Amino acid sequence: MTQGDLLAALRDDVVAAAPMLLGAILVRGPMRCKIVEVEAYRSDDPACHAYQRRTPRTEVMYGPPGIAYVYFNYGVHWMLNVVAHPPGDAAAILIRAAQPLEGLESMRANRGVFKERDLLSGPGKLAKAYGITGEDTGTNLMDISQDGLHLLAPGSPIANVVTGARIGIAEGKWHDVPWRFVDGDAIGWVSRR
DNA sequence: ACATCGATCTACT
DNA sequence: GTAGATCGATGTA
Repeated sequence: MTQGDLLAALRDDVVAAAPMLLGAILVRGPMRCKIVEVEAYRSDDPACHAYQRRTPRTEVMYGPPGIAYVYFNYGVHWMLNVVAHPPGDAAAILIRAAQPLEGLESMRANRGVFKERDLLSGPGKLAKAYGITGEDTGTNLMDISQDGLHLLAPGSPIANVVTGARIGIAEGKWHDVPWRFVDGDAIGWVSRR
């Protein structure tokens, strides 16, 4: 899969593109990790921040695909999302967990914890390990020519994709939508089992 | 202006 | 397994 393939998928359909992010490499400075857990959010779904309202916070979600949308939650945590769908149609993919590959010492320094399994096993943890904040909103994650935060498309799709209900969504119709995608061969690195 | 609510994490039992 | 922390964005007035 090329960068172009992944970008095209992001523009086309957020639910189809989300599992294609599994196995992608998130790069920043010396740090590299393999994405193992993601969730899709679409504008017709109440759990989506861009549901029925366009606000300053979510403005970037209405732009082109492949751009970073970072928001602050619970007064404590930053969350990294990849914008999907064409301009005017808001959608995003939350990066929830990843397996550390390189630059573990930088991640440990940023996180203040040592255990490898605890470095990136949750959306807030991942953002903290990578030093991701609201200032990273707007970064073009698919542009590998820029030196900062970016994504490398996986060589080939993940063989064993496990789907399920998204985490932290209230019970109801939209809770049951299977828009959480996990790399079934990397279960040990996800946020919850 | 002010009250409410989280796409969570950590520490502690 | 679960309570508590913590604060920006949003909704209502």
